[in-house]
Order: sequence, then C-alpha cells, then structure tokens
Amino acid sequence: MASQRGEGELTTTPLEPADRERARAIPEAAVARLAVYLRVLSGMVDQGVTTISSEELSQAAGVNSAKLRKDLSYIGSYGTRGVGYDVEVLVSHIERILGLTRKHSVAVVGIGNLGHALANYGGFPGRGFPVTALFDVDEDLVGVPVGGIPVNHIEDITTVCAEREVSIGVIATPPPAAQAVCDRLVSAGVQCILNFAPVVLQVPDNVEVRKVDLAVEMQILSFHVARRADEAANDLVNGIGVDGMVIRP
Amino acid sequence: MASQRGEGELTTTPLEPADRERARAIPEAAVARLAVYLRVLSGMVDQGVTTISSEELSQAAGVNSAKLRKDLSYIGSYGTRGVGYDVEVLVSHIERILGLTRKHSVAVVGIGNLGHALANYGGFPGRGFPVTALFDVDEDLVGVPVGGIPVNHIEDITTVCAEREVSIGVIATPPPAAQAVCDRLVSAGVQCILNFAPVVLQVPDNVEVRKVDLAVEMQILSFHVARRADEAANDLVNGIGVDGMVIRP
DNA sequence: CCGACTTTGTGCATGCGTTCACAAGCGGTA
DNA sequence: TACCGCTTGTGAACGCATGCACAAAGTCGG
Repeated sequence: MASQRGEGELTTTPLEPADRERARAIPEAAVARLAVYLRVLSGMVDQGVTTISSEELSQAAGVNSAKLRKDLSYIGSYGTRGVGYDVEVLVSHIERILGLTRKHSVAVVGIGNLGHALANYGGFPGRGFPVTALFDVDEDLVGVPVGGIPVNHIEDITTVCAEREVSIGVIATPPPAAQAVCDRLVSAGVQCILNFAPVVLQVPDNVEVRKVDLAVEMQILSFHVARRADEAANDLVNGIGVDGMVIRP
Repeated sequence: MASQRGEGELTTTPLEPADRERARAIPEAAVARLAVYLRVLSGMVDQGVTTISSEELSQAAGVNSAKLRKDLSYIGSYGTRGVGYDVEVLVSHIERILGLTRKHSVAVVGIGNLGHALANYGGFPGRGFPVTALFDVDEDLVGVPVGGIPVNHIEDITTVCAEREVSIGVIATPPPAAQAVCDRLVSAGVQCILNFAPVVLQVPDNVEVRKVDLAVEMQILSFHVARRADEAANDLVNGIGVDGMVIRP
C-alpha cells in the first residue's frame, strides 16, 4: 500500500517519493492506456458505478485484463482482492500520476481549418487543458476571437506564452512553417508540443514532442487494405472462399 | 533482389508472391515509419535529390540509421552498397507496399468543426485519399457542399458508401454517436476506420481501427510535464540546479 | 585490374512490453 | 472463527522491436 495524502493543497502537487519512482518507471505504452482507462472510468462514475473488476474495465477499454492489472500496478496497489477497484479512488490516482491535478494551459498555433476545430474543441477545457492562447501569421486574423479567445500575432509567441504560463503548444500550421514555430515555442519555454504538421520536428532533448499525422494514419490503413485484398486474392487462388470456407479442399 | 515488374497496369495491383510474404511480415511499427520515410523522400524528389544514403534519410526522418535500413530491408533490397538508395525507386516501392498505387476513397462522418477541417484538408487527395462522401445527422447540413462535396444524411451511409466504393471511414462525430456510426460503416462494407471520437469502438476481427484521441495525447504530454517538474523539484532538493549544474556538490 | 573507401543488409544480443499462471489476500457465510 | 470462492498483484516466460557491429558488395581513382 503506497502512502496516502490529501490532495489539492498545492498547485504543483509534488509526488511522494514512492510515486516518483513509479512515475519514472511507467512504460510509455502504459501511460497511453492509463489515459484511456481514465476516460472509461469517468464514464463509469457518471453512470453511478462505484466498483469495477479488472475484467470489466479491461473489456470496456478494449485490452487484455492482465495488461490492465499490470498497468494499474505501475501506479500502486489500489484494488481489493476478491472485489475489484473503487472507481473514484482509481480515477483520482490515475489523474495524479498523469499530472492532471494541475491545469495545463494550451496554445494553438495556426488558426486554419484544424486550428479552428482545436480552438473550439470542447474536450480540452473539460479535461484540464484550457486553450489560453491562439497564434497566426495572418494579420487579418489577429484580434478576431476564435472559440472565445482573440488570436495573437505569431511574433508575440514568446511574451504571450510566458505571461499565460503555456505548458503545451499545439502546432497546426502548414508544414513549411512548423519548424520555425516549434523553435519559437521552445525558446518561449514550452516543453511539450503536439504537432499536427506532417514534418519531423528537431527539438532539444528536454522537449517532448508527440505527433498526429493524418496522412500517416491513412497510409497505415491503406497498407492493411492492400494486405487484406491481397490475402483475399491469394486465398481465392488457393481455393478458399471469401467467407473463409474452403471451396476446393 | 526481389522480382521487378511493370506497375500501374492494374487498378488492384496484386503483389508478387515474394512481396506478399514480406508484407505479411512487416512489423506494425515499421509500417508507420515507412509512411514517414515516404513523405521525406517525396520532399527530396521535389528538391531534385536523386540518391540518398541511409544516414541522411534517417536523420531527416528522425530515426536511427540501422532501424531505417532494417525497415527498408522488410520491403526488399533496393539500395546500392557504397552509394545509397535511388530516391524514386524507393518511393515507388514504398508506395507499392503501402498500397498507394490504388486510390482509397474516404468518407467523413460528422461534419462539425473537425469534420469540416478534414473535408477541407488538402493533404488527403494529394496523397491518394480523395474524400468522396460526407455524412451528418443534421438535416440542415444535408445537401450543403463542404470542401466541394455535398453532405449526405447519415441514413444513407450504406448505399452511398457502396456506390462510391469507400474503403476508409473517418468518424468525427460526438462520442455517443460513434459506435452506431461505426456499426453502419462496417455493415456498409468499410473495413478500415479512423476514429477521432474518444470512445473505444467494438468491431469484428476483419475491420481495422486506428484511433486519434486528442485528449489522450494531451494527457500523455501532461504526464511528461508532471514527471519533468517533479524531477526538477527532486534535483533541486538534491542540490542540482535547473540547468543541470551541481550547486551543492 | 587492383586496392581503398563507402554504404548496404543482416545476424545477434539486448531490452522492453505482453501474456500466462498462480500465490496471496479479501469478503462473505455458516 | 474457519472455510470457500473470487479477484488482485506479480514473478517468469515469451515474443517483438531496437541497436550494434561487421561481412558483403558496390564505386572510384590510379
């Protein structure tokens, strides 16, 4: 049983030593899944569910139950054998490990179609990620409010990010501008970047970049389409029908 | 050296037996990277580069050169020792393996902020992913052209997807609608789905789903912010300055 | 034609992540 | 209190992906 403590009395919410070591050791893949569990659990809370077993939760999250238990074990042992997990307890522990006890101010750079969508996206503020700054090069956009926030000129990134304590920068610019924008965000002290531009960003070691590349996602799907189509053709040649039934045994 | 053949004489472009086996064996992670290499290489072609070494390409793609060579070896041996790779040859082989020799018609469901952005996104058609159908529940949207394509009512998914030979469905609906939309796409014969809704979709085994979850991405970044902040606090306690310099040796 | 130099392709070791399988632990019941 | 059934937590085995290091294979200059 890890040390318990009151929460929310500090904005920075430092982790206990035991948790600190755990956080260091959590595999990247497990972190991504913890976020998914958290979302599923939040839904459970809304439905009035108070207790859940690893089997139920793993099904809802679309993973193997052993994996789920191992993932949860990375953040501590908060289940009750023979019963399951207390939903609210689990939620609060995952939130703590993911650093969601503190708000993370977000800046969106590039207010095109995607930037608009991101600025208006309701999922962010509701989950502790308020969008507090928008930037674009287009002078005509500067001052125009999008999703309730006026657009700033890209030249002002450094000062605006500093004064609004931006901790996450989202790049939604055209590809050629992405690296320059990234550099500016970094020099403004932003250490976490979510990149939607189809460009490989070069950043210093102390900056974390995650990329969302729609074209790559599509191409991965395309690969699977091709492989499937090809296997089907192959199977047909080998006497197996499209429904998996052997037509020429 | 794998068998060479003319390309483009068939819309379905079946793979040679040797390639077929390779495609089956390519690790998922490598497929994602191949898509990145392809994008970088396309940029090289535009710059007039004809030959590139694994070292140069790996740097541009942000990976280790050994990994790059291994990834390329999955699709065959098309390099020249002592010289490097012919850019155009590499492009055409990656395209073939990823199934990009054929167009993949895309349907976007849910024409909200994100759906608009996706429908207008220029990156898709340019890379062989023409958006050919849009759907929404909102009667007021039906018939309105977005990005040049009129919106259809969601009730017509099955027929429209079938007649336009949609092979990839993109879900950009609110979370509660996602599973129902997914089921409809599947019953319309769509086997590949890109899901932007923060929901775990349940699909049959023969359907491939990839998810893009912005909230999860943010939370992963949040985790890193927290870990970093915590390490910094820890280091400070242990007498190491924020710039990594030991202030209390 | 030969030797030096360059770069690919890959066998092998290492490390990480997933899965299995079961002991440990808890609640309920008599 | 003692037993029984259920579920967690985790050691251990396995499999996949990464990175190293080098032989194989090509180019280029003389």
